Amino acid sequence: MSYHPHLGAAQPSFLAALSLPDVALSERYSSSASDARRRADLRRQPQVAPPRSLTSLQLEPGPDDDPVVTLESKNLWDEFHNMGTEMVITRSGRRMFPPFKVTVDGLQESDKYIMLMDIVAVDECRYKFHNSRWKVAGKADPEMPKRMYIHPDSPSKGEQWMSKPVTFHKLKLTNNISDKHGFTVLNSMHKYQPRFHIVRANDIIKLPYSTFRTYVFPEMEFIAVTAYQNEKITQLKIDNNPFAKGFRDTGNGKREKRSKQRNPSVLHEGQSAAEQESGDSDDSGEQRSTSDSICSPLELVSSPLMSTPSCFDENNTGCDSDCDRQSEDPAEANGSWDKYAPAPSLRSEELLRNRSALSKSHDCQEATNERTVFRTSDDMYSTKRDSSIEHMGEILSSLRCGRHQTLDFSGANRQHLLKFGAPLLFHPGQLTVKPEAFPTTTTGHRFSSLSGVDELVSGELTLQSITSASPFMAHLSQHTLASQGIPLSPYGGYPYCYVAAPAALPASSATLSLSRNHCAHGSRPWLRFSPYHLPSSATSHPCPLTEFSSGSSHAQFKPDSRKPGPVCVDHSYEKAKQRTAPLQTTSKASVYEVLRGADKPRANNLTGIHLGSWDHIMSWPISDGLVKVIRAG
Amino acid sequence: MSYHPHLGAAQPSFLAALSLPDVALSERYSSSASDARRRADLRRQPQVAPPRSLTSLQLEPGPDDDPVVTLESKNLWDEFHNMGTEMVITRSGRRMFPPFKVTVDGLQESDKYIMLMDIVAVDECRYKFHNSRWKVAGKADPEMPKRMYIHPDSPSKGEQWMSKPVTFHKLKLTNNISDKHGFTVLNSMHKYQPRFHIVRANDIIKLPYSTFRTYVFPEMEFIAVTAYQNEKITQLKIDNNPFAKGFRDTGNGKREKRSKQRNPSVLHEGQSAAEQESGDSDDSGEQRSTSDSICSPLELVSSPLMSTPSCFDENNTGCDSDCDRQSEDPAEANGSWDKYAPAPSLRSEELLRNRSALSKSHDCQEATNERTVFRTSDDMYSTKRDSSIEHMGEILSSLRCGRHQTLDFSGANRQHLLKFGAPLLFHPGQLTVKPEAFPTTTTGHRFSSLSGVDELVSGELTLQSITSASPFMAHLSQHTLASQGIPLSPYGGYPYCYVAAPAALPASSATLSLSRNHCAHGSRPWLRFSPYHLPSSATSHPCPLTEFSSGSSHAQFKPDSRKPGPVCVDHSYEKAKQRTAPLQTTSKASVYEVLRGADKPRANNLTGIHLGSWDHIMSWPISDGLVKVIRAG
DNA sequence: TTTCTTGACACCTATGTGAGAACC
DNA sequence: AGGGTTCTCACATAGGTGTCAAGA
Repeated sequence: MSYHPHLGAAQPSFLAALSLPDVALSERYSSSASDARRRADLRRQPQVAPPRSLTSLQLEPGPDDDPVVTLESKNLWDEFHNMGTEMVITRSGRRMFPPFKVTVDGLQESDKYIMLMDIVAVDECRYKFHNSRWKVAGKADPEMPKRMYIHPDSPSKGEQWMSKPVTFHKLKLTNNISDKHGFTVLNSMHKYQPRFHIVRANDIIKLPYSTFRTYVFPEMEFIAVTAYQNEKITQLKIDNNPFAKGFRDTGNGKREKRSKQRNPSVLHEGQSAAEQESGDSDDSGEQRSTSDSICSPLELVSSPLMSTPSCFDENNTGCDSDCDRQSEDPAEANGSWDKYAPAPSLRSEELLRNRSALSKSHDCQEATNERTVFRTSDDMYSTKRDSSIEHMGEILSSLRCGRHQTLDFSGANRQHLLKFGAPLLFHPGQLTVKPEAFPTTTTGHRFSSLSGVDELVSGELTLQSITSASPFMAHLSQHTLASQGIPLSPYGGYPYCYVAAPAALPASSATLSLSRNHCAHGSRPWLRFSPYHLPSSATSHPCPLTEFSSGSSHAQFKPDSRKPGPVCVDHSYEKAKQRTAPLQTTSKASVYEVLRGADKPRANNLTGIHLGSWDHIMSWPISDGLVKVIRAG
Repeated sequence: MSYHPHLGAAQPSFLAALSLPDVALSERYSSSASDARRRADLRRQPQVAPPRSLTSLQLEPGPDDDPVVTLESKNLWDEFHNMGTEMVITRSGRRMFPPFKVTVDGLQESDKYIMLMDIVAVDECRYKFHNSRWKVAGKADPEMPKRMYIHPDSPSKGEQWMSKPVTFHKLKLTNNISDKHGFTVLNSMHKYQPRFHIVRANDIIKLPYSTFRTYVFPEMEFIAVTAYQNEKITQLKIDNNPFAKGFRDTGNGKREKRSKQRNPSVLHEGQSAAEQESGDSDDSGEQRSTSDSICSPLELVSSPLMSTPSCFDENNTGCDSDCDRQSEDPAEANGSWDKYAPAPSLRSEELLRNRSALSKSHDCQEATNERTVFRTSDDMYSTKRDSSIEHMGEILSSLRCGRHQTLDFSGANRQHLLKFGAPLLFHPGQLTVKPEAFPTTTTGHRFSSLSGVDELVSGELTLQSITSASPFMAHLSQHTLASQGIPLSPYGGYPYCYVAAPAALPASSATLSLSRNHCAHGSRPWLRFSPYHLPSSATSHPCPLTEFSSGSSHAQFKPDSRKPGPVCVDHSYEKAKQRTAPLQTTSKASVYEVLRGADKPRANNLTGIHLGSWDHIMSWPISDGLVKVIRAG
């Protein structure tokens, strides 16, 4: 499958593209078969326009590009998806199969790009495989710190990315919380969605300044397992993974247990071979089962939709404690996700609309000015769940309608929402250190490694809208680096920090709370938006923050009033609330967005929030397609 | 073994270091045992001072560095060397064993470096293994185009290079002339010397502008074979190479043929494992059998010594046609190279001094102004050897004494000396294309692939001194790239060219002849010296050449007379002499060096000749330690 | 009990070895 | 006939698979 945004150079607005006919929605719930596919189709609509006429930033080199991303082996992915893809996670790390491989086109040949991927939770549910079906089995476990995996070839020129498939076979999945390889840590029996990001930048250090174009292929959704649950999935893996050839039914007595001869599908051989270099071209693009047809993936500036905490089992909507009361008809059960598509009910429809809200950001314009306030406290390492989180799904769906909510984030759920561990792993040479390019006076200091004793300081998030914050918290890592024994960063350690951040930037204001470990005094953090989807008259302001110190400081950044830029940032810092780790510092920044100009609805289409300092880089995309942005009065 | 140049920051001259006491020379030939080792010791003297007080170039970023290079597994290398190392070359490419692995220290941590290696012919001889000894078996076959292998991690920061051993296991040896992988093509039954180069540069595109620091470990000398000749070498490989474990005498009946139990030496296990990433750290530095003692390798700006065409068998000195008339005493023959060390005779001494001339560049200061003229003609693809080359060794040794010689290069020997194929293979992202940095108007055009039908146009080399030119002609390649199926260059093909160039720049003048294939019209080549060892008052002139076209053009570059720079370049082009390939173009440039200032002797210490254009980069180091530079009258 | 996790294991892919036969 | 080359082969390493029994 491939998606071409079809972004005309002077296309004034893409709200039209964002508008999905309501009939599509209603159609969703009227059918019983292949509902997951339909959901995917829904999400294949382009959501936000890529950057066009940037007036001030000059972050995008060269002329505009027009990326087209095509998933390789789409047929195989579909085959898995149709019966509910499972991915094994092991302590030592396991590859994905089918491998995450895409072809990219439409880039600027001479511009450099960074390719990334991450895997975000689809919902807040824990699943179980019962009676050949996947069913919700309760609320999600505390989420692991998410990592953004940078393709080892990054940055490379567009022509190089386009010359061969972009594969991520180096990314491994694990359930080992204390993994030191930089693998992606997932929770078993939870549902996940891989995402692909394209960033036009010639240096990884510039990632925070840059726009993320995110592509989501719904057929890549999977449930992480420690052992296969669905025997059909097992067979499909065996039939297609060359490394599992030893388990194929060759007639010589082996694997007699596996009875049903599955449709062999297109064998996936010759593509999972040993790729030894940073380049990831293994199968050299032959025998691609891609389809560049109408199956367009969802291009996002963010795919946080995937983590909207709504559970997709047919009878449980809110992941309440009675998650097990689903109908258990064992007849001809095959575990297909199509089979447990939600029945057309009002409540599930609401959740689904929430889930696919990025396709329908405009359908909640009746939102009020009521506010939702998330509160956090310091005891985030409690593993008990606060009951307030039980209503998460409800809250989030209600957000769409502008209901006023106040949440007290405590215990695991707070961690779930707020923790943001971020090993920054670079390949040697990938990071060009240019101190002069950053508003910092301290360079090259060392970070402690990622340890269990971390600090998250409470912060206040004043939001008009929010989803689960965790999937937006992506950390950058490159797995291969650690496995090579290469120092994990030019600084010799894992720089990381915690961020409590709104998933989306409201129209008027939001508060970002961040806690940084081991940030050197004198190191200035910075914060920036990527308002590429603001009206063309919009201005983006890189935010020079005041000196960051263990003491408190305050700075304001106001947009140039002569320009019609909509972004205003107010940063305030407060001293670290220290717990166990010394010298821990917390920075709290309030972020305001001030709308200007005529095209206010689209002005909310911020594409990302970027926050960083010399020490660390963070960037997470947002999409008001996912999150209903409600403008304050 | 390791070598530390011990370069004081203000050391005025290193000619003192170049001076070897004559007693060392005479001592050489008075002993019978371990002569090869002594030769190595001789060559371990530092030859040329690294760049110190550069006044004009600013090619070296940051403060001075002080590289120390240590060969890993020196004990193993010695063990092989003592019985005459053989390296198997196969059509599909074969690794070296022991692997080429060094540790580097003394770099500037924050500066970027490029690490390279190449393998140059040691002499002009073909060898045969007869009666358990290696003997000269005639003149060398036509030499293959040499390639400079860029370490895949290049460029990386000094701290990264120093953090782990630098290995070159991706380099493979082959005898396949039409190899498309970028492997190093060697001639079977010929003797070779690997070299290691450190270049301080943050981009491969800057290689031609940069200084090469070359390190030669004489114990790495080897003879290329298609099948092992010396059974002891075979056993040593089996005993130490983990991949050959299957042939070890495990007592269970296998390998009963191999009788003599060799001394097992230090097993080399755990280091030849599958390294899958660009990083080359496999054995993580444990169990290094290195010795940082007095065994210092030869640090060169060039190691062309290694290819001085003198044959080192005891009875044959000049590789004449009667090469087989050596004494064949089979008594206790073990194939050790020590055993065929030259007897202390005047003639062999002369050759040896020639061979180790870089250690004794000053010992020929009685040189006259007589000139040696090499002539070339167009029929370079003849495989017959011209008799004029028979006197090569004699000529070269006589050069040291200033004898006047005129050679007609024809047939294979001309090719041997002049051919210079150069695939430029870069890892993606390794090459940062900065067109504005180069005096070219044509960028990014395509090159044809390396084919057998190539053209070398005659040129005239007016030299006061010369050695075999071929080892100086190094081409840049990165083997892994091609094996990955990655486009071989950002331009999609093999850029290459042929160069007929003097190995060293004479004091007064020399003529560079080069032939370029597929150079676009309008692409301007450039030519440059690295006169780092000129007096500190010297000036280097990047040479803006005139527009290069298929027609003839002429340009002159004169040094700024106001500056005391010694370099003057006169470039003249002439139209290509086409043979089979169309659009072939020849550029012939005359290079003059004009001495200025007071410190004339050292002014000849040019470190390298760099020639390139937008299309291609070439760089080969020179050393007047190797080549006696005789100033014209 | 039930469900999930863990680790040893056989069996693959992919590649690096020298042996030895075939070939020239 | 003999020296050198080329190819296939068995046997290594390294690591990616699911299986299965045992454990939690």
